[in-house]
Order: sequence, then structure tokens, then C-alpha cells
Amino acid sequence: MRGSRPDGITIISSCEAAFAARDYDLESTLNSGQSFRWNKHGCGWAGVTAGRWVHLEYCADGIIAKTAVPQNDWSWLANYLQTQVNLHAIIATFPDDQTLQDSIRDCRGMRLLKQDPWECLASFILSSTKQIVQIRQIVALLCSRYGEPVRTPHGESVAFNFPTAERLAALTETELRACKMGFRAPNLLGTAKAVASGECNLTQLAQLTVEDARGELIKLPGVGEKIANCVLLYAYGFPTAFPLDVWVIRALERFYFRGHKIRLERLRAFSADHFGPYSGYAQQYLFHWIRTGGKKNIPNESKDR
DNA sequence: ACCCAGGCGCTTT
DNA sequence: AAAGCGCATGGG
Repeated sequence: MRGSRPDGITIISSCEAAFAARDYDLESTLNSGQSFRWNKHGCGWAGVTAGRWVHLEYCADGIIAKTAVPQNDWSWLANYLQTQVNLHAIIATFPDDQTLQDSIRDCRGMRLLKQDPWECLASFILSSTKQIVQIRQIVALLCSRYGEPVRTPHGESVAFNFPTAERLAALTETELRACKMGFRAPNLLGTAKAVASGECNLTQLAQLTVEDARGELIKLPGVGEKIANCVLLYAYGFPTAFPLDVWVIRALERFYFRGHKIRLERLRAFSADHFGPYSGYAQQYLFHWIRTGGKKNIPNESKDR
């Protein structure tokens, strides 16, 4: 093992590095609906990000990463995993309410990733009225058909990059529909064309305020408030972007409004006001809690809503 | 056989 | 302004 550096990355070998990260839960981070490209692999997870096949495994107080191709610089992965982010400091800004504390306890160590804007945008266009397992299937099919193959270690199955906007923009709606995405096909195609043509500049959005960036994203076909907020949170890292999907709405109504049906506009105002400067992070814990551990607190749908 | 899924966009009231 | 409804497809 060679020297450890201030960025917390320790080079182990040409294709292997360790990232210091206390309290990092790979399971809930990689497999809870923010990214759709990771698969369980041995004791860890395998996936493709930043054009590279990677295997990740948590051990002791860090993450061991292995690639198929030698790496000189691992910053692409530190950025994706956000290993340098102080999770404890973020959680310390949360309001001291029982629901949030319970949800944090349920999946301690869950992080928000910093994803590629195009992959994130395209994936969430495909997410509407789909279960997470199905989104994963569609994305996998799309990548295997139209993504570039990436190098994998000997003996591993082939892996693919997420197809570029240019590649998808050149397809027909019929070809996209063949990837099982149904009525989402024209939306993905239209957005791919807007991005490929430069009509929408995803790189530039990072320089805007969260409100302005949201306004730009919503212009794209198939992108409303919810999907825009997913992209703002998961790809651009705007910490107050707060995706209000059916599950989070359910959680907010259940735990903060005694099960009453609440208008979307009021839920937006509440979440912006209540959860603080990292409300998007809080949202992720609530989402996970209501869908998994929180289930036992919701024996059945209340009948008064 | 049903019901619903990390919504959006258009139509009706 | 707010509520209703169709949109493809597949898993439980």
C-alpha cells in the first residue's frame, strides 16, 4: 500500500484504490432509486460510471474500488461517490423531528451521488409511472443496444456506457419504443435532440441558480417539476432540490400532516421551509424510509385520504 | 384478472 | 386554478 493523500484516496495498485469514507452505505446509496446502473457483484457492487467499469466494496472505514483499466487519477470516482462530503455535518442541519431521525437511523450512511447530467436526465425521463426494477431494465436495454462497450476485467460480462444524447437523437421513436419505454419514447427522443443540438446546454445549467436551471429543464419534453428536481439534486448537487414523488408525498402527508391529503403547492412550501439547507438530502432519507423500513409504520393506507 | 408504478401534458370543470 | 385522464409496459 502506498501513501495516503489529503483527498482521502489511497492507491493500492494500478487498478485499485481505497477511498476513506466513514459511514458510507453502498447498498442504500447505489440501490435506492437515484441511480439505476449498479448490480450486486460478490460482496460489493459493479457498474459503469464516467466511462469506466468499476467494482465497489465497503470495508472498515472506506470503499475499495477496482477498475478494468489502470487509473492514474481517481478523482472521477471520488466526485461521483461524493466521498469527501461530510455526511454528519449535513445531518446536523436537519430539524430535530422524530420521522427524520427514524429515517436516518434506518439507512445510516446513505449518500447522494453526483451523477452525469445527461444520464440522470434521460434515466428519469424513463422513470415516470415505472417501478424502480422496470426503470433498471429499460436503462440496461438502452445501454446494451446503443451504449459503447467498456473494458471489463477478464471473465466479467460485457458492460456499456450510457448512450450519448447524440446517439439517441439519431434514433427513431420506433427504435426507442423497442427498448420497452412505451409512451416515454417521444419524450426521450425530443430531449436527446434538444441536448444534442445545443438548444439545451446541460453543462451551462451548473452555473445558474437552482430556479433558473429548473426553468430550463422543464422546457424539455417529458420533464416536469419532479424530474427536473431529480436532475438538479442527483446530477447538479443543488442541495434544496426536493423531488416530490408519490412516495415522498405519502411520507409527508402521513408523518407531517396526520394522514391528510395536502395540495402539492403546500407540500412544496412545507418542505422548503421545514427541512433546511440540505432538504434534498432529507428527501432521500424520507423516500428510503417510506419505501422500506418505514413500511412497518404504515400497515395499510389510511381510509380518510 | 386485476392494480399500480420515483409523471407529464393536455382537456375539462 | 384544480382536478381528470390517457399514455405503454410489466411485476406483484
